[in-house]
Amino acid sequence: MRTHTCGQLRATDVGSSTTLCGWVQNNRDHGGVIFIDLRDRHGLTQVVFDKDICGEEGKALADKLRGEWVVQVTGEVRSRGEKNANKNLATGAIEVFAKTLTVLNQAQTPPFEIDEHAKVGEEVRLKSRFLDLRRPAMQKRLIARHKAMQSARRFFDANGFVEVETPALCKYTPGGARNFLVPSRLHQGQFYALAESPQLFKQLLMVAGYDRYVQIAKCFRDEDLRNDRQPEFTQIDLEMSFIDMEDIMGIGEGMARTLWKEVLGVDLPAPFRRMTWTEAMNSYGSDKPDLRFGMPIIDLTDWAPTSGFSVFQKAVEAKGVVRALNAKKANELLSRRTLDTLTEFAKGLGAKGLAWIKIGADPSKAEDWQGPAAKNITPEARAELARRLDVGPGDVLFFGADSFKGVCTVLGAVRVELGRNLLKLAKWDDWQFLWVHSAPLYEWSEESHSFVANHHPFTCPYPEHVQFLASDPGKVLSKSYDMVLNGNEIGGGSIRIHDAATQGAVFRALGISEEEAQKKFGFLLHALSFGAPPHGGMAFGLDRLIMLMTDAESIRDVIAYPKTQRGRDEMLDCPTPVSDRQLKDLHIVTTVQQA
RNA sequence: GCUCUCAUCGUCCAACGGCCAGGACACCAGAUUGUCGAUCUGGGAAUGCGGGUUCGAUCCCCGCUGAGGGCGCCA
Repeated sequence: MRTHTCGQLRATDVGSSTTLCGWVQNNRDHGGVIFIDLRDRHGLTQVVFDKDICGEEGKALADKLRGEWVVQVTGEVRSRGEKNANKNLATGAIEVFAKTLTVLNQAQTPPFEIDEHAKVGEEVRLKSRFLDLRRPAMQKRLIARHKAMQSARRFFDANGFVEVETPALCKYTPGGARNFLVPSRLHQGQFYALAESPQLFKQLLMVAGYDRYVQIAKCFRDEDLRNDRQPEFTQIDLEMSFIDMEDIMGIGEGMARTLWKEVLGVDLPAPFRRMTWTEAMNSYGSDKPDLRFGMPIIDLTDWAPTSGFSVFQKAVEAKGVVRALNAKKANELLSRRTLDTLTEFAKGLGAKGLAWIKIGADPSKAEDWQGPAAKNITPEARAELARRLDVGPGDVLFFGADSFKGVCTVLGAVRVELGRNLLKLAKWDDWQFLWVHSAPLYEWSEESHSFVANHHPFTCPYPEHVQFLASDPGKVLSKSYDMVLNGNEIGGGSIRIHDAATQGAVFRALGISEEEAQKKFGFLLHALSFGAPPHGGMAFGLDRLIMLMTDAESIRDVIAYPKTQRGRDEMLDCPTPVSDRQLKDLHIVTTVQQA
């Protein structure tokens, strides 16, 4: 139907005949001559209708064209000349003088403009996603996603990985993310679960001897949604045998470097920076620190009792911590009003308040220390504080006094809010990659008053920490690693346990009995007893990777058909109720009265 | 489960509790031979739903629905 795309013709094609197909982007009627911008995903080409060439009939038909009509145009490629060339268009050196015009399909006026410049709300875009996907910005992101997937597959193939598909329909496993359940028609009252990840299948592939496995896998989690979380998302999932942490981190880095090179044309430095989980939490209040700016968090717990400020003193007496960060030279940028907003922000995260001090021109003068915490601090404590926080003229200090976890949450979030939004210290394409490794194997759960697995119960502890499993589980660190980019966890994994003795000790520390372990994970334990090789792996969040690579505002902008925050598909308008007949076939009764 | 923000023409925004709810783009009609986010003239087009306060509500209050951000959750 066409000889060229709308992004293809150049000055060298002048004089030749061409047939183009596409959507009418724009219609400029000058009376004697009509210009049409014809669009497809490859670009725009200007088509000219002149009655001397297309005839009175052709011109009359061109006059009827409206936005988004689908047309086929045959004509002659002519040079626009120096004066009329459009330098903003790849095809701007030429234009097509139409001889014949065929309307392939008419179109209703779209609910929003298919235009790069138009600002359109997301709800409207999602309702007519097929129109939204016509826009160049969305096409650019989906094509980047395609390139990244191809690039990743080539990388893993070249490194000896085998891509194996694993089931989406699998077994409900307790713990971890909530599963979507799928009722079985053939087995009354029984359910499959949609896979929240291929974790167990890939470990079994290692037992089966597949060495190096990779899969671009759909995963399903019935949890609440976020800016970077969808109920259905894609992982680049991998697992390797006869390796240790270094090997996996090497492959992970290699993949990231390949993607950035092949999709963005960017050379990433090697090797990536590394820090332990403990360092990350202590210095940045987060297990996924954004390193595009500094502002480290400084511990002041030993200073607090001498500070003279009772809020700090009481926090320490309650076995909490006192920490602070210094926003250098931020005084002018942070108005009193902004600081009030930031205080509300901190309260929203569970803080009782947010103590801050604005430093004036001369940090040695008491009157140049202003803010809710300033006047309570003794002169001696102030001098010590100035030394520890490297206080200079125009700085603004922020304090957190609470439990370790509470202070990390609040100061970690305040630091990011300052760096990204208030002080604008972060550029989207300043790629600060980082490995955060060796997280604690267990985390104390206030809810259940017991230790729970931080990652999953097959994560391997450091051999030298195994001795603490029974006596002091909180001290045990794991062979785990997360790849972090600009404050986002883009991938993570661990070395797995492959011997029964360690696995038993880990289960005991979690309070899982032999019997319970058999019931929940029997099939994996069974498989591990048949000669499981030492193995480990990781998984990347493909959607998040693409979101960061394309500077998208949310994960929804890199998914062709995403769900809203409440898990609805605005275009299909689902989920929906089903008929009584369907429910009957599935042996299901709902407790909800349908309208 | 909790919390915050938002909801006005097709779209994006505006409107001290009071005047015909205003503008831009889009759309429709007309004009126009070199535009390209064309231009000019004219036109049609809206306060999410349900209560309340008030002489009077787009505006204030309550509830609902929907969208978005966050906490919890996401081993």
